[in-house]
Amino acid sequence: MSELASKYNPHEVEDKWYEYWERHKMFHSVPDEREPYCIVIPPPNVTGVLHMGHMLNNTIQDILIRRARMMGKNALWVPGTDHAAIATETKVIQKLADEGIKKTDLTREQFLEHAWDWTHKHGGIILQQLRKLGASCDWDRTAFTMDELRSKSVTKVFCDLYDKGLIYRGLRMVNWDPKNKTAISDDEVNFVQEHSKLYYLRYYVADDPEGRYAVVATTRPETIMGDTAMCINPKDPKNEWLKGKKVIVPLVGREIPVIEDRYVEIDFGTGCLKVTPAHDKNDYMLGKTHNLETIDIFNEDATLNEHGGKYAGMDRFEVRKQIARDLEAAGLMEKVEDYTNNVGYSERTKVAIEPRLSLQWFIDMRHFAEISLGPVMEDYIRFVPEKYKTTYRLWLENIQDWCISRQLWWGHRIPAYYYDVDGETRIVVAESKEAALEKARAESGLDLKMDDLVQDEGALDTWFSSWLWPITLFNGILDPENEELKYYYPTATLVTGPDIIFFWVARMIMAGYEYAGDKPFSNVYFTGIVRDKIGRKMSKSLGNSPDPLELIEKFGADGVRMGLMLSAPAGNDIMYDDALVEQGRNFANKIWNAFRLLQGWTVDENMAQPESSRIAVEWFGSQLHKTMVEVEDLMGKFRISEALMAVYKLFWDEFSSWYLEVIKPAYGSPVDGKTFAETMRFFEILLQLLHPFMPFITEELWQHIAERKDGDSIMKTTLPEAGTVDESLLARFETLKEIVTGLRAIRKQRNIPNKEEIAVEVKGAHDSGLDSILLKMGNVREITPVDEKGATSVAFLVGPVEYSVPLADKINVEEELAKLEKELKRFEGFLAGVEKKLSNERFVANAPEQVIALERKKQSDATEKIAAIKASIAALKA
RNA sequence: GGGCGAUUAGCUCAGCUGGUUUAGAGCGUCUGCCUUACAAGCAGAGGGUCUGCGGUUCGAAUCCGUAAUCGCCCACCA
Repeated sequence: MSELASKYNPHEVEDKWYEYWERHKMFHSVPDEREPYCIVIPPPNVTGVLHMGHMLNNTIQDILIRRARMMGKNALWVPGTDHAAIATETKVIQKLADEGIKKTDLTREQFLEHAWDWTHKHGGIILQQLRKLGASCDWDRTAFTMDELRSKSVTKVFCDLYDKGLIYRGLRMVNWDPKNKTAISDDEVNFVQEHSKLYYLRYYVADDPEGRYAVVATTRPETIMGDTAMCINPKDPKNEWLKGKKVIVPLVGREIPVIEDRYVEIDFGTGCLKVTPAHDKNDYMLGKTHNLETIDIFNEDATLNEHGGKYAGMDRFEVRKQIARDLEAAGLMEKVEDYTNNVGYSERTKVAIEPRLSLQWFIDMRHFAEISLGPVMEDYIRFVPEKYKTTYRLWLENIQDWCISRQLWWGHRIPAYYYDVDGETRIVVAESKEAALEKARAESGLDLKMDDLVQDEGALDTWFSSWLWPITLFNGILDPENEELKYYYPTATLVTGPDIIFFWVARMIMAGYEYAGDKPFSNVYFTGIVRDKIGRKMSKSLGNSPDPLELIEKFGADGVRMGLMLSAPAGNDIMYDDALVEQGRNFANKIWNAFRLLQGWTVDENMAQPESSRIAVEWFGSQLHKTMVEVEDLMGKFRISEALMAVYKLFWDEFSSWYLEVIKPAYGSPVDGKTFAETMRFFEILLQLLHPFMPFITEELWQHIAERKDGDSIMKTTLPEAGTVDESLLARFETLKEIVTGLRAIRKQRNIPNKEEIAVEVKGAHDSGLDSILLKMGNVREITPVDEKGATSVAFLVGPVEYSVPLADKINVEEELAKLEKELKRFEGFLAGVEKKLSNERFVANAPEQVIALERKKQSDATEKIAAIKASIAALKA
């Protein structure tokens, strides 16, 4: 074999193996007799690019999938993308604007053509990027939330829910996004605290001979044109005089009534509230109970309409400034104060939302809330971390109807059709226009034509297709009885961020029960947010987000995966730091070099196995099995970073630093066949354990350690069952390590070169069974039992046993004494604590026997140690 | 305003139903080493009165109460 570089170079292997896995369809799954393990990807936006959040999320999914695969399960990870209605439409509009094209100049068909072009051009880039990360998705199953199958399913579900009476159309105050001119759901609104102004306006009382006026505090003076009442609290004495009066809207001059409602806070502002039913949720409610007129003063883009009078055509924020000046000039402004309030912004377009009254489609959520709460609370669907159960429950208990219509073109068009009968609009909902026509004819008894039907212009909320994702990926809506659905559904685990627990997770659970009769997944693993190392969210504007592909380029995919996982406990945010990824890269290098060591050895099949190697093999076997059990346990609890750390330490500390050092033959000497075979077996299992975390380097090395055929892969191997663990041997070896470490410390302090052999004297019950290893690891000439250590020896304690190295003249008595005194003090303090406990009658009476026995053991051990230290001190002083 | 979570070594975190030789890990720090697998390394060392205060208990990082600080979610008083 050719000489291997001393540094691992990921570039040479990563693309090669990914291509190999894909070529051999190793990620492909079809139903068979094995137990399935399925994950559906949270579909990223079709035109999106990979960011650190995706990296974390998909690394976790890949780890779970690869591990399941190696546990003998039929693992399937289904990839796909989301059409992301608003996000994509916004991008397309922006792109068209850059080309000088306005959306309003295009027909729906023309616009959609542009949108599809854009989708085809940018779509799937992110899926290519996932390959770089090593994601083992079954690409043959790649889906899109707006492909034919998914679209038909969405339409069918809409019709079904409409028929069940769970979908309705109604006039409601919705959150209006004036940029994209669409309604959005409550969940898509983010409130941001802002420094604004509170304007105090004068509303003169109509027909009042004394010219009195009321003062109203508002943050939105631009909406006065829509005022249709002023409201006071009936119990407010200071505004008592206004009862039954009419007041005049400033500048506008219109008379409006003073109404009374306990909704108004007496202590806020002046206790007078202007009521604008068309432009505020609470005002709308007041308008309804008091039968007020509703005056909508805004256009769809939040400029003022004809009701705006002289301000018509101006933007709402411009009007606010102008109207403030005009009020001031007209002497109608009492005062202006600084004020901090919360303003709702559209999550997608970042413009202030405008409450707007409009006809929208809704889902009645009460039914869905009922069917989806229990399974989570009873852990039939397990949330990790568990705290999100509460979040979930509270949301369901206060659930609002879901506004599912959007005034967009990019999306699933609402399958509702309108036709007129005697000037009255009727609605028919059906899966196709043909079916709608038939229905309409039947319902109306009229001989309607195709052209008499007009389809709703709106599209559906993106989540209306995503909530079906685990079902539609297996065609479970159109063909509910199919084998794939029965086999893969419910899926095993969903990995996603807590930010979409309501948008997506909750709704998938609802749809799952409604349309597949069972939960969509058994576990939900909520990842944290990837932050920079000082805790800030990663964002484009801050420029603190590294480009994932550059990271992979620099550190290798394995290194990046490992770096992310090292610090990612479930549900906790992760503080990303290049240092972590460097650690990952370094680990890959460590594995690489361990392999270089092994492949450099010559093997002598006739050579007898040294005693030290025999013990080391036995010990490491136990250590390996113990870690395998631990990893299994941790993975079951989704404590992935801890599982990785366990394997990391197993490889680096136990295998490399101890095991390999023990069995390593002297330079130029061969290794015996038996030890070599065992070692290669260990190495292979280590690679298998590591593979889910670091797929590339483990494949590369696995291919090297034996003859492999085309099509073989570590991916296809099954992780062996953990064997027995000899705890007593593990404990004895730990003691041995302490002795070796003690000797190394003495070498360091006394400047004794590692090459120089030393003699060791032992006082006490030394376990000589592992001496062969002790001699080798400590470079010890001989181990001699003694009754007392020599006066010029330097000693240390391991448990109650004293080890000493005779140093003749190399000893500094002063230093030695100081060290011993310090040690003595420590143990005396310790003993005092133990004895205090033991002399406490209540402790002895109440504590369990085991605990007392342990304390007694501590007592005797400490006493022995103290005696040994005192003897040493005495010897030194003599 | 309502709720949830956190506070343990310089940093990031374990520490599960109180008792595991007077609190552990990884990284970083310090010291010494280019020892033919690896300086992306090896060896060794130092580092914490477990946020404060009270309580329960024979015994508290662990349970209870309280305060402070930080973070998140929900609500949205003009």
